[in-house]
Amino acid sequence: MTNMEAKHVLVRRKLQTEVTAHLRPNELLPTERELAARFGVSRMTIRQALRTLIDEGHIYAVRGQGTFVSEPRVSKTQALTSFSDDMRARGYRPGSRLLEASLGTADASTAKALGVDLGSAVYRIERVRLADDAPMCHELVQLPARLFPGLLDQDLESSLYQILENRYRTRVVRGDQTIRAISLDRRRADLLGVTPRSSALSVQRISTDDRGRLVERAESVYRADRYDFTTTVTRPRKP
Amino acid sequence: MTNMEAKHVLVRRKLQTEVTAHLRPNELLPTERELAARFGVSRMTIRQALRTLIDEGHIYAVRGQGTFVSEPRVSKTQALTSFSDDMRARGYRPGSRLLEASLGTADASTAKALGVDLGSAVYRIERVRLADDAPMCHELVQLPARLFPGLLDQDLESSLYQILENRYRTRVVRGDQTIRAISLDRRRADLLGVTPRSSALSVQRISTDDRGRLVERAESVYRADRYDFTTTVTRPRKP
DNA sequence: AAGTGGTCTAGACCACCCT
DNA sequence: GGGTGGTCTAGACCACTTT
Repeated sequence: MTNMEAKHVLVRRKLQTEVTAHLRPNELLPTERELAARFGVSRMTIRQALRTLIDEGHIYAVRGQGTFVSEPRVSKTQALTSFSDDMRARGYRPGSRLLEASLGTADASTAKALGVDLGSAVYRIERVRLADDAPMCHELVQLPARLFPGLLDQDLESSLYQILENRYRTRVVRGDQTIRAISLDRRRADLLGVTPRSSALSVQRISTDDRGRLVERAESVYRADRYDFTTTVTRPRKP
Repeated sequence: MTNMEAKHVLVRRKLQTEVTAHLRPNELLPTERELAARFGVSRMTIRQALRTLIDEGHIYAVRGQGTFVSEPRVSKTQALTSFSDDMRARGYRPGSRLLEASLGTADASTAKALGVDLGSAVYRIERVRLADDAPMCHELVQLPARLFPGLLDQDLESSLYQILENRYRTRVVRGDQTIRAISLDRRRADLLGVTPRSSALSVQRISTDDRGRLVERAESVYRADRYDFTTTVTRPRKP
């Protein structure tokens, strides 16, 4: 069998459901040694499960005292999601209106962002993204053509990340994002159905796959009245 | 001695400087077993050092192949930093103009955000933050008074996080943030030295310390023309 | 003094990739 | 088949907090 599940993953899931079901914020979890005995695994395996839960903010550990349940979080753990999944999580029905899908060449900033040569072939996909049939976001995505031959023949009204994963075996795992407040120009205001000079949230992203390749450059401009962005920042443990 | 440095921290730092000095993106690192031999530690210790570097995006590992240097990042690893540190990292000289520092009571939304009773005592600190002596951000911070007796007697023109750490032994380790684009009202526009209705980036944060206590609620409104926000989102490895 | 999480060891086997 | 990272074990000592 090709998909054997690791013990620490199993333990993590069991712990998470038990914790959320039976314990309240700031309540004490069993000790690591006790959990190891209960689950019949070594303490290091327990620690690996706890580490993930700590990184995700569900629990916290205090040296010399024990491990505790965190206060409920403002936001879910931040994750790189497609527009469609993001909208569904917010309770909207996602949609898409394709404005352009073409093969072009990389300008200077795109070439630099994607780590390709100036003038090399890049796909250019421009869409207006809808939530409950009303404009939410204007999006321009560019991808190196070399990595995804035949991309324009796919159904671009559906999720791009799904296509990359199923058709090209490319799994996007990280996005480095720059977020700005901007004032909408005439064209984008019209596309989004708001008045010109309205405020909007611009998210510029460069995405990396699980092999470290730069696979996507995207700029998404969201209507300020319909969208906010949540994130969690942490401080290094011992710098 | 009270501050013994862990081996994996030492190894991580050595690795990071070696990697950035001698290796280029997508170049192969030595194997874990080789590194263990070179540094005279066990493989698990090497893995702990590599894990941190992977989480921070400096390197990536591919099963069956090896560990590689990542493409240079758009942004530094996201960290919860004070305004002062943030500005210095961006090449500005930070400053602060105190508008108000008072003891008030928690309104409904503040009480809910900080997990305290409605009407309980909270400090309220309002400042205009400067970068190279020009306004960068308008900030309102509220903290539960119970946790920080005598806070208003401290020097509030300096870093709040420094005060919390040195005076109150409270280490802020996490911030849950909501980021919006807004249009500036008259008062804030005046304070920031821009025209009314300008776009701005609003960052609302709820901060948690290393004991899981909610210690701070802050709203920071940044001038759109001087500030952007960088963040990294990741996708779970095997969902 | 006792108990906790944090670190570390020296092995072992596995799933996966390459040749 | 040989090498890689991923997982796991059964111990051990440490730094720290509480009793």
